[in-house]
Amino acid sequence: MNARTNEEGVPLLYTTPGFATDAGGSCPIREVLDRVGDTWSILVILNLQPASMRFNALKRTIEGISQRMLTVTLRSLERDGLVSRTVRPTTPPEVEYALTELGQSLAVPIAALGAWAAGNRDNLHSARAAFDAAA
Amino acid sequence: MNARTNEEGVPLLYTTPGFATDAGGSCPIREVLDRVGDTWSILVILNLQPASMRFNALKRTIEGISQRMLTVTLRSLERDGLVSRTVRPTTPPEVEYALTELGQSLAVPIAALGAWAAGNRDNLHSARAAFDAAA
DNA sequence: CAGCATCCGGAACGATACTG
DNA sequence: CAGTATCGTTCCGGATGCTG
Repeated sequence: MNARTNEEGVPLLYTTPGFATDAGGSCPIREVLDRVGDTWSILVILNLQPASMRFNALKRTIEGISQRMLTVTLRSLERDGLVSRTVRPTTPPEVEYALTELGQSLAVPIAALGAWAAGNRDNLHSARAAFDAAA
Repeated sequence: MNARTNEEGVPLLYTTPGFATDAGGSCPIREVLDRVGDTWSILVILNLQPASMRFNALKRTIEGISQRMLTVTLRSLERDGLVSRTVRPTTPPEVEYALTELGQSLAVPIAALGAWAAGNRDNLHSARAAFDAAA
């Protein structure tokens, strides 16, 4: 079971027993997923893809997100260079969030995933129904 | 992840009017992420993409995963029709896991995400270092 | 408007022990 | 080999209240 390569020589090796930490030497997939694989990051990225947005606009768009989680998610994305944060010192303050170039590049595969999701959710539903019926 | 599922595991639907949604108003992205966005699902899918695998082979490949989580993750993927489970009643028993066609189709965008991860983790690291240095 | 601080309930997850 | 069962902990994430 060692077919652990793909076309780009992407190392599919998972060499981190210290799963909880992202200290050096861990699986890149795992690393990125730990950062971006949470509930809200992908939705934020997708919503920022067409245009930059301010905090509350974002909050209104992503229904179900709490203020706290939006803040936390945006900080995390900003920290990783995926989102930029621009403050205009007006009163009241205006804070604009936008995807960086890195964020835009990530939005491409994310959007592909989104397209799959939109196109296959019926399949997921019926598969689940069948499985639950069998069980 | 974790997200508002009732006891039947049916995800409550959120609408994200910000980007492409269908008539139903539910967010397909959110739905798929709730199923596949957990820590291990994507790694399992990626590892099953080149070839089917048996339980312990999978466990050895995905370092850091506990037996429990591998079981739970595989059940979840099987339930959603992404992974098939084949038991050969030998002694000791052999259980082979493989991606279904649906799983293979999902593996495509997932692999794209993985490629991005592998190609950009240095960017993430340096961005994070810069952010932390500034803070 | 755009946050941050605090509390805290529950889900997620790891460790361990046991089974067919 | 391929699980199941149980326990204990961690920590995600919502709710609430306060700031500039």
